[in-house]
This record gives sequence, structure tokens and C-alpha cells, in this order.
Amino acid sequence: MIDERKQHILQAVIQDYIASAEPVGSRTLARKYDLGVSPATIRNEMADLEMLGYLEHIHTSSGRIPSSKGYRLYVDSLLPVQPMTDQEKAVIDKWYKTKVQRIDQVFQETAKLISKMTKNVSLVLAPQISKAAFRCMQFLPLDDHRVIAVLMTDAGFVENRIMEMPDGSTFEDFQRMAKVANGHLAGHTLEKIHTKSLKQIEAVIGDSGLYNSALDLISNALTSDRKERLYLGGTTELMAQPEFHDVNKVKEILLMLEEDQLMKDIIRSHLGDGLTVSIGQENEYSGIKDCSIITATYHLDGELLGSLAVLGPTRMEYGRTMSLLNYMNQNLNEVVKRLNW
Amino acid sequence: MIDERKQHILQAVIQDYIASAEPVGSRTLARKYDLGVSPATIRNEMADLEMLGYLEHIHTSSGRIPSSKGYRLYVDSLLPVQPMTDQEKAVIDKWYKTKVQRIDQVFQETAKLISKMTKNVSLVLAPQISKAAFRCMQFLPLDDHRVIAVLMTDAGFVENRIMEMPDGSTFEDFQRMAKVANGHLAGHTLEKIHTKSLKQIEAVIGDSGLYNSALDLISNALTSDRKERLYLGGTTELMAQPEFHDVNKVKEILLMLEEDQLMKDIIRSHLGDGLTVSIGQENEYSGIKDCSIITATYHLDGELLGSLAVLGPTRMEYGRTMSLLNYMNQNLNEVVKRLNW
DNA sequence: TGTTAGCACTCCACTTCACTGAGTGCTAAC
DNA sequence: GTTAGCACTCAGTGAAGTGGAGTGCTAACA
Repeated sequence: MIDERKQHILQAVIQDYIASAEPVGSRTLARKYDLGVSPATIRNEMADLEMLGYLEHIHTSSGRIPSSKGYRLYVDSLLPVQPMTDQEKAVIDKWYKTKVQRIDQVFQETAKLISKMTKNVSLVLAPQISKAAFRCMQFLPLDDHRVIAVLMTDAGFVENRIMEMPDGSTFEDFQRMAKVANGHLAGHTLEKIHTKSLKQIEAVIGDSGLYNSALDLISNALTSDRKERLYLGGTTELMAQPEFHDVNKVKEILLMLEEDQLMKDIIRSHLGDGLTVSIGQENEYSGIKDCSIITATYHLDGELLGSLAVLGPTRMEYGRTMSLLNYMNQNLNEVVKRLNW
Repeated sequence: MIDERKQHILQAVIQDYIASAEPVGSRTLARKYDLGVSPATIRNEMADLEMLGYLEHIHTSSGRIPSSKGYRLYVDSLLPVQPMTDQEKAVIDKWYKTKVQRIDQVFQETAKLISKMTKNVSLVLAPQISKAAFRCMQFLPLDDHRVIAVLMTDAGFVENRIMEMPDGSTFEDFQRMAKVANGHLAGHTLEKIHTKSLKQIEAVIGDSGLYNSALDLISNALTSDRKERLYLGGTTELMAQPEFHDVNKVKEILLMLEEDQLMKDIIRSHLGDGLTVSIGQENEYSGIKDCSIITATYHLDGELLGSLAVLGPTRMEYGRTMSLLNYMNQNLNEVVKRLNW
């Protein structure tokens, strides 16, 4: 374990680098921070820290920058507590009191708020719709051979989808089905419907051939690709960061962010209890080797529902971001609980 | 009017500049294009064209670049016909045959397709939902004092919105209202409902106090800010263009694109019959003085429904883009007609 | 009279060079 | 163990020089 003075120096280097985005030299450090030793001593210590892998060197005569390992130690043990200011909390609280017009706005606006306050990209993974309790469904006729299925969960999430009607079926069949489904399935989570109440419904409906093919359609449509929605925020904030002053880098990361599935996988792979920080090289996906991701998860009754994440350069204000994410997470948790998702 | 040789030279300059993004010199022109005259003559002609305002000069000894006026002449009279290749058409046709899961995907994917094929930003303005024929509505109870209104148009557009219930009203009131509304309003466009059938409904419902406040809510909710939706595509394509190699420029334009209302206004101000091209300085909004916008509008029964647009640097492949936009427009027009929007 | 060759000139882009400043590593003295 | 001193490194900057692509002008040519 490295001694206390080294820790102080490492902490100072990282804080300075986070603030300035410039490699940090021994003289600067001695001047700005009250370390009580001369630049020469700091130089020696920094050389040691480099040997140990906590700092890096671009070239012989430039200051040090933190390595992933350095950030890791910083985040794990050296992070100064940075609670949110009352003002910041007020901004957030105020937003959560305004009324939304659709449930998904909660998530979209949460993403915007996070990115605005952290100046980084934010990602919000909404709860899987299949975890929500089924409230009711309805079919609306679109044309001769297509209907639109509209489904609502207890939380107020409304999903609609165009469905082809199986040959020989009529719109009335669908209506009948909806009626039975609404009677029998209300309150069950979508993911459990398949295994649970289907038998009952089958018994009631009788006409099982049509029924089966239609039900397949429904369950496919409603639990397929879009089961968790990803809301993005702050893709333009990114460009204010000096590490993204190169258009190609920006393009690369924006293209990555557009790939819904990839981003979901990345977030999911990082999830843990509470806040998780994944720093630079620690990331498995090579496109973000010089980025860090902080994730937070929200639960209901112990079950994981969704998560929030901030993606930014490794040179990130970890303390502030973590506090913020934590606070937003609590808020979102409450909203979800209130909606009885 | 400028003579034919000048026109040829202007055309060559513009085509070369569009292809290379580099100022065009007389020698290059003489070498690449079969103009039948020497560089010196071309120089003289180019000097004239500059005098007339069709070309510009960055500095004394660099080639010419087209001015907005130059592009304007090019677009209006010199544009070589550039029909789409069968291959391109095939790509588009193929896409329009695939099935969509929700109606709004038609517009979203149209935007994507346009931007992919033009390497520029595309904007698709979907028809105002208020122009669509009302199919049916339904209320779903969210909690004690809120309901979710779900509305569907004949075209299959589904819109949902959370509504506060007025004091003293019950969910049953809303259901009753929906029933009456569904009976009386089906087939009417939303924008005409207000003035047309309300009296009838009022007579049927009777309880006019509650009814009025609720109806206000509904019509507000359904015809308010989101009445036309804007779908964006290709914001990352932008970054491949040399004129956007500067992060600040990219940021500026992305921020602009994020402002829904502004973009709608810009598009709307450019609309005309058929294809409209607005070039560089001709644009009123200062943020896009070095961009061009091409718009196309689609109609139903002579009424304007929505529009497509491509936004890119003035150095744009006008011919190709216009053909493409035209073709996409036809497709979209057909889709809308088929949906009987 | 229109076209062209020739030439002087301009200016960007690139390279080279020297210089500066911030930084390091090492050594010797404290 | 700490520090002062010193030689050294290297990015960044600015000045000077060069080459190349281009222009404008003039004079000769058809």
C-alpha cells in the first residue's frame, strides 16, 4: 500500500488534471496545493507513483496524468465527499414536481437533466415493460387485415403496435380476446402472463387454433426488441470536453451511442449494487477505453428495474457525478414506486 | 444573361467544387473538363464571373468557389439531370415493403434512409395529427385523479397523454364521454371537431359543466405542441463533410437541430410547391448561412400534409439529392394516401 | 477582336530552425 | 530523508525560407 504522502500527491494530481485537462507538473503541484514539500520531493514521489502504475507520462518532459489504476484508487479511497448543493437539489426537485404528459417523459427528462448537470452523456434505461403489471389492452382496427394493439401497464406506460391478423380471424375475435385477457390478466406482470393464466383464457375462449396464433403475435409484439427503452441525453455536451475536440472521435462515439443494443449491453454488463464506476481501460468495449461510465440501479421490492448511467471522459468529476446520480436515482426510484410499476 | 461559355465554366467550377471541396483553378478546369479553351481564357472568364457575383475568391491566388448566387443559377438552369439509379430505387422500394410496427416508424425510417443516401441531415415533418380523421379514443385509469387518454386516428397514429381529472368527476364520466365521442366524431378530422359536432355531443351528455372542462382538456392535450412531429436523421453523417471538421460548428448545428420548434419554423418558411431549394445566404436564419436546405412537400387531396427536407453544406449534390427527395416524397405520399390519413 | 502564351506576382502550406518554458531525472549537499 | 542545482528533454511558437497553385496583365497571334 502506498503511504499517505503519496496518496495526497496522487489526489492532488488527479484533482488538478480533472480541473485543467493538462498534464500536471511538480512545480504546479507545489505551488497550488499545500503539500509541505518541495517540487523535487514531489518529483521523486511522482516517479514512484509512475513505477507503481498510478500515473503516466506522455513524454519525458511533460507532467503526469493519471492512469486508469490511478483513477481507480482515487475513486475507491481518495474521493473527497462532494455532496450536492441545495441549489442543485432544488433544480432537480423542482423538475420532479412538474407534471408530465406521458410516462416516458419522466425518463427522457431525467436523462436531459443529468446530462445538463454533469456536462456528459447520460443514459437512462427504463424498466422493462414486461416487468410491469398488465393493466389492460385494446385492439383498434386499422384496415382489413391489420389491427393496432394498444397495451397499458399499471404504471401508465402505453405501447402500441401494428399486428397482421391471421387468416380467417375477424376483428371481433380480437375484441373478444381483449375482453377475456383484460378480465384474467389484470395485475399480473407481463413476463409471467405466458406461464400463468394462459390456460384459463384458453378454456374460456375455446377456439384455440385462432387463439394461439393470435396470442403468439401479441406476446411477441409486446415483449420483443423494445422491451427496455434507452433514453439518451447530452450528446452535444460531450463536445465541450477538450478530449472530444476531434470530430472523428465525436463521430465514433455518437455512432456508438446510436446503437441501442450495444449501449444496453454495455450498461448491463456494468451493473452492480448501488453505484458502479468503470474506468477507462477497465471497460471491455474498445470504443470507450478512454471513457468512464458510472451506473446506478433502481429497484422495486428488491428486483432490479432499470438504471441510470453517465458516460464521459476518464477525466470526470467522479465525486459530483456520483452524488448526482445517486440523488437522481432516489428520485426515479420514488417515481417508479409511486407509479407502482 | 451570361453567355454559354461562361455557363459551361460556371457549371464546371461548381461540379468540381462539389466533388472536391477545394477551390477550383483555371488550369485544373482546363485539364479535367473539355472546355476547348486555354487556362488563360478560362481565367478571363472566371474573372468576369466573379465580377458578376457568381464566383468568389478567398484570397488573390487561390481558385474560385461558387457564391450563393452561383449555386442559385446552377440549380435553376445548369443542373444536369441526375435520375436515380435502379439500384438506389431498389433499396428504397425494398424498405417501403417491409412491415412497420408502429406508424411513426414510417417517418423515422424515411428520415434515416434519406440521410444515409445523401450523407446529410434529413428532416421529416409528419402530418399534423389534427388533420387526421378521428378513429376512436379511450381512457385508461392511471390513479385516483389521473387518466390516460389514448387516441387513434384512421391512419393508425396512436397518441397518449396523461390528464388530470377535474374535481368531482369520476372515471365513469370519462368513459361515458369516450363512448359518445366515439359515436359522434368518428371520421371527422380532429381540427374540425371543435366547431362541428360538439353541439351534438353536448346535447347527448347533458352534464355540460363537467363535460366542457373535460373536453377542453382533451382537445388541448391532443392538438397542442406536438401536433406535427419532426423526425431527424443523419446527424452523424454531417461530420463526414469537410466543412464540418470543426467541433464547434458541429456543436452549433446539432444544438440547432435539437430545437424542434426552430427547425419546424425553418422548414415551414421554405415550403413551396414541389421541390424548393434554399441556398446559403438566402436562408434567413443566421445559423445556416453556409448551408442549403432542400424541401419537398406531400399532399392529400390538394392539402399540404407534411414535408421532407435535407440540410447540408451549400456544397451539396443538388441534382442527386433533389431526385432522391422527390422519389421519397412520392413514396411517402402513397403511404399516407394508403393509410387514408 | 477574341484567344493564348508568357511572366511577374501573390499567398497558402509546408518545412526548417532557433528559442522558450515547463517539466524531468540525477547528483550532491544539507 | 529532503532539497537545491543542473543538465537534459520535448512540445509549442514564431520567423524565415521554399514550392506550388493560382491570378492578373500584357503582348503577340489568328
